[in-house]
Amino acid sequence: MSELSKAYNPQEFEAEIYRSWEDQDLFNPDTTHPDGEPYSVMMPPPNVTGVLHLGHALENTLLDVMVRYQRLHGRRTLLLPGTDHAAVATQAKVEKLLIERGIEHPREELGRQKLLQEIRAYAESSKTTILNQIRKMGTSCDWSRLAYTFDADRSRAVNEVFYRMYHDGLIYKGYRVVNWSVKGQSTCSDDELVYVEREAKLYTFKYSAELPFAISTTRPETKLGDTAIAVNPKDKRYKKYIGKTFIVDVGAIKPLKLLVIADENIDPEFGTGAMGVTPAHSAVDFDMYEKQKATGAPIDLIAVIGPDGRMTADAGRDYRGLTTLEARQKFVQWLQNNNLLLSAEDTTQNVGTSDRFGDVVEALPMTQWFVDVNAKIPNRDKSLKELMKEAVTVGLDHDEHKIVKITPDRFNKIYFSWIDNLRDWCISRQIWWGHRIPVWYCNDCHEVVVSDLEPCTIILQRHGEANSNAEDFLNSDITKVDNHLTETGRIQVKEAVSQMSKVDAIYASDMQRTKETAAIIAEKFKLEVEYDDRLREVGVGEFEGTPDTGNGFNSLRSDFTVWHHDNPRGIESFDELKTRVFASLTDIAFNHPGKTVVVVTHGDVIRVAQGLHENISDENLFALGFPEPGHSFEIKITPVTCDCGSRHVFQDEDTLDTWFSSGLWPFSTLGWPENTADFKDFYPSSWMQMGSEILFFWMARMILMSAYAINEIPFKDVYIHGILRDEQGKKFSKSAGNGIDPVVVADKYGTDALRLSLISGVTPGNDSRFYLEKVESNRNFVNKLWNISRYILMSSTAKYSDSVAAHTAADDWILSRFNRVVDAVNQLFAAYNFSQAAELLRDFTWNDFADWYLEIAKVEKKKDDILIYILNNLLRLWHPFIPFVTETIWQAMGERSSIMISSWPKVEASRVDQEFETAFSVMPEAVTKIRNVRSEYRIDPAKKIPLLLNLKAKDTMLADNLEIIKALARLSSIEFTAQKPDKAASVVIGPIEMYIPLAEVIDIDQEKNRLDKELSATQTYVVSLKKKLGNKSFVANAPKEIVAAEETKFEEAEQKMILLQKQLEELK
RNA sequence: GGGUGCUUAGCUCAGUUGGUUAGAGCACUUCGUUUACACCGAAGGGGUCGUAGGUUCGAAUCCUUCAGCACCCACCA
Repeated sequence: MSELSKAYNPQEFEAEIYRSWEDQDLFNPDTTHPDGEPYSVMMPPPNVTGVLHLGHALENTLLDVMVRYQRLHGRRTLLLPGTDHAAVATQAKVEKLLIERGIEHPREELGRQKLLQEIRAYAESSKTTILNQIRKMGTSCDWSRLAYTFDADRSRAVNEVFYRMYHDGLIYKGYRVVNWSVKGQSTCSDDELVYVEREAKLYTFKYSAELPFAISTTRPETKLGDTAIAVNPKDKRYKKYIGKTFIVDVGAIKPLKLLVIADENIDPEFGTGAMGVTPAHSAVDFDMYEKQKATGAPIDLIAVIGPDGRMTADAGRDYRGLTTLEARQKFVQWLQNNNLLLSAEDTTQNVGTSDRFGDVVEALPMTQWFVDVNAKIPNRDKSLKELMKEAVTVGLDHDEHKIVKITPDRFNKIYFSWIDNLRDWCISRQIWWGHRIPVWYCNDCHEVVVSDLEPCTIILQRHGEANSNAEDFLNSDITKVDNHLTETGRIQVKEAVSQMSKVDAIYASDMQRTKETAAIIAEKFKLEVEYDDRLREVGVGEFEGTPDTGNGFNSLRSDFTVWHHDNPRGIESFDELKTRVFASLTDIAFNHPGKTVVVVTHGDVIRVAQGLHENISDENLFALGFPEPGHSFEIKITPVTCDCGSRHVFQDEDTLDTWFSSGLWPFSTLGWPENTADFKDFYPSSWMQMGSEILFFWMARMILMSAYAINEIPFKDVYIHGILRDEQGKKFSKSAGNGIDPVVVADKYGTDALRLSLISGVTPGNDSRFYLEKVESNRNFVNKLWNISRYILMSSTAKYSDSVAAHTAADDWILSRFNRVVDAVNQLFAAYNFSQAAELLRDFTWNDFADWYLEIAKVEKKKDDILIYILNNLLRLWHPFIPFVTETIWQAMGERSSIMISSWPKVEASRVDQEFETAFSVMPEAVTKIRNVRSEYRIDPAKKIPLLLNLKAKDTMLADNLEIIKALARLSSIEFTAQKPDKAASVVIGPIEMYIPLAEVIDIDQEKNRLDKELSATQTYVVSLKKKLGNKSFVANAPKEIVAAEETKFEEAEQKMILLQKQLEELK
C-alpha cells in the first residue's frame, strides 16, 4: 500500500478504470445481475452533433448516481445510451458550415442526396465525440445497446407508429395555418418558437372612409388579406353591423369582402374593439375562418405572404414581390395618402422566432401533416389528449400501476395547462435530415399509400477510377473488357469499403470497371456479386471511345430535349435509362427489405437513381449531380406497391418533426415493435430524467406515444431538474461567454470532483449554480478520502469482515453513527435528494470518521478491523457519486472484483443507539473546550498541560476514556479533584467541571471575561426556557415529550449557570 | 394578463409533517511542519431567516399583503 501517492491524481486512474469496466462488460445487466429485478433508464439522447456541455454532464451524473445505486442493490440495471439525430438542429448546423465553406445555397447546389450525405458524415464523426465525452463522465451505460434515433431499428418504430396512427385516423393531411420559417424553408411546431420582445408600431386605421369603424394592427401588410372584421357580440357600438358585409378596396388584387362577425374573445377595451381578421396569417384568425365555415357563413382566405417571405400576387400589383417590411411601409403610406390612418403608437410585442434558424416565423396556410390530439382513437373511445391526462392522474385505463409520477409534483400543473392548450401537432417538416414521412403517392391511380414496410438501404457506389476516367474517354460497350481500374481507383474503392459497416448484398453493373470494384467490396463482406445489365453506364452510341469532354457527347446531351425521348447518334435516351435503372433498383428493394445493399454502378445511373420514388421532373433529375469515382450516395427505397398494383410511386418529400422519433425513445430503444426480450424485461422504464425546458417537447410526447402505441406509461417516475447557472446566476451560454467545458474541468480536477460539484446544491426542479470553487472543494474532499484510505491501508493489516465487534465506547459510537448514515442516505435517495445524501456522507467521512474516530484510533490502537470495516462500507456508499476514486481505493484494498458490483451496505439497526451517541458527545465537547482554552491563552500547541476534573466527571463517559482526552487535547496528566485549584482556567460541560492550572499565563481578568461571556449567554437561555415553562398554555397544549425535553434543557442549563457563577465567585 | 419558483451568515445553499440556543461548504480572523492529508489540522468571528400582518402555547417552517428576482404560459389584434 505504501506506493499510493500522497495526493490523489485522478488522471492516473480514470481512463484505465473506465476501460476495465468496459472490458469486463460491467455495464451490461445481463453480465452483472442477470436474475435481478429489472431497473431501467433510457439516457436522454444528446444531439449527435452536440458536444457535451454542463447540462449533459449534470444529467449523466444524476443518471449514473442513481443507476450505480440501483446496481449495488443487486438490481438488473440498464442505463441505455443513445444519441438523437436532431433533425432541424443538425441540418441547420451543417448548412451553416457549408455556407462558411462557400456553398451559398446548400440545398439548391447539392441536392437532397448529396446534402444528406454531408449531414450524415458530419453526424457520424460528431457522434464519436459526444459518446466519448459521456464515457469521460464515468457513465455506466450499456454500450452494447447503444441506440440512435435515426438508425434502422428506430426508423422502423417511427414508421410503425405513423402507419398505425394514420390508419386510426389520428394523422391527417390538412390545409391550415402553420408556423413557417422563411430562412429554414420549413414549418416548425408551436413549441419550437422562441418569443422575442421587440418594438413595434400599433397602427389604427379604416379600410375605407365609408366604414363605420377602424381597426388596429401591428402588421398592416397582412391586412391586404383580411376577409372579416371581428367584434365582441356584447359590444353595443358594433352589434348592429354583425352579419353585414363591407366591400373595400385597399389595393389588393381585388376588393376585400369583409364580413362582420361576432367573437367572444374580442376585447372591446383593446384598440377600437374591432379586429381585422386575416385567416391566412394568424392561427387565431384561421380558427375563426374554420368556425365560420362550420356555421354556414364562410369567409374567404387570402394568402398575401408566400413561403419565400414575400408578398404574393394576391396582395396586389403594387405589393407583389415586396418583403413584408417594404409592403408595410407602402401600405401605411397608402393609408396616410388616403387619410385612413388614424394613429401610429409605439408598443412592444412578442414575436415568435424559429428556435434553430433564428428568423421571425410567419404564419402561413399550408398543406401539412398533423397529429389529431382530439379525435377518438378507434376502439378506445379516448383521444390522445385524454390519454396524456390519464397517464399522470388516474392512470391509463384507470390502472393505478400505469401512473407517471412527476418529481417535483408541481410540474403536474404545468403539464395539465399545456395539454389543455394543445393544438393539433404539425409533424411535417420540409428539411431533409429526418425520418421521411412513410407516405407514397401512386403515379398511376393517384391514391395515397401509407406503408410500414422496411426500406432497403441502397448504397449507390460509383466504380473507382478506371482508365476511361484517367484518360478521359467514354465507354459503354460491354465487350470492351480492357478498361480496368487504375491503381488510384483501387485505393479509392478500398477507402470506400472501409467506411461500410454492414452490407447484406452486392449488385453491380456487369462492366469491367464495376466488376472490379464490386469484387473488392465482395471480398470484405464475403458476398457473391449479383450482376444486372440494367445498371450499365448510359449507352454512348457513336461516341464510344471519344473524350467525355469537349464538343462530342456532352455538348449533344446539353440539350435535354434532343435525347430525352430519342436516340440521336445511337445514344441511349433518358427514358430508356430511367426505365431500366428504376426497374433494377425496385427489384433490388423488393428483394431486400430492411437490408443494406451496395449497388456498384456508374455516374449517370446514380444520377438517375436518385429520382426513384421522388416527385421530380426528368429535367431536374438530370440536373442532379453524381459522385466522383470511388464515392457513393445512399438512398432508401421502400418496397411499396399501390393497391392498384403499381410500383410506380413517389414518396412524400417531407420529413417528420424530430420529436416524433424522440417520443418513441423509451420503447424504440428496446427493439419495439418487435416483442424483444429487452422490451419485455425493461419496459416501462423505471426512471426518466429531464430538464424542465423540454417537459412539453419530450415528456408529453413520450407519454402520448407510449399510451397510444403500447397502452402503457413510458416510465414510472420522472425527475425534473433545473438548469445550471454560473456564480452570478446567469445561464451558461456561448453568447455570454461564460461557458465551462466539463471535459476540461474533469481533466483538471478529476471526474469525481466534477460529479460531486454538479449535483451539489441540486434539488428537484430547481436551478443550481456551478463554479470552480465548488469543484476545488470537492477535489479536496476526494483527496481527503484518498488519504483517509491511505492511512488506514498503511497502518492496518486486517482483512475485511462483515461482522466486527466493538471494544470501546468509540467503537460503539462510530458504528452507531455509520448505520444511521446508511439509513439516512437510503431515505435521501428515495426522495431523489442526491445532493443532501452526498453532503451527509461528506460530513460523516470528514468529521466523524476522519477528525474524531481516526484520531481516537491512533490512541486506542487495535482498531484495524473496524477501520477496514467502515472504510470498505463507506467506499460503497460513496461509489455512486465518485466511482473512480472509490474503485481505485477498492482495488488497492485487495478486492478482486469491481466495487461496481459489490453490494450496498445494509443498515444494522441493532448498532444504532442515539442515546449512547449523545452520551458520547461529551468526549469531543471536552476536547474542543480544552483546545479552546489553550487557544485563548496562546499555549504552545506542542506543550502538554495538566487537567483536573471534578468528582462528578467520574459518572460520565469521560472517566472511562481519559486516554483519548489526554492525547487529543495534548495533556500531560488528568486527575480528579474535589476543589478548584488556584490560578486555573475552568470549563463547564453539564455537571462536569474541568480545571486547567495555568499559573504562569493565567490572567484573572481574562478568565473572568471568558466566564462572564459564557455565563451571560447561558443566563439568557435559562431565562427564555423559564419563561416558556412558566407559560401555562405551553405546558397544557404542547406534547408531553416536548415539555419534558424543555424541562431537561432547563435543568441542564441552570446547573451550568450555577457552576459558572460559582467559578466566577471563586475568582473574586 | 395568467401561473410557478425563489428571497436564511460576505458568497453558494441545507433546514423533512410548525417544537435544537437556525446549520454546512467557501470566504474571513488567529494559531500550527504531532510520521494519512497544507488539496491539511486546531480554535474563532459572523444571521432579529425579504416586508407588514395573521393563525398558534410555540413560526425560518402554515395563511394573507406588499416588494424584489427568476422562469414558464398566453390570440390583446
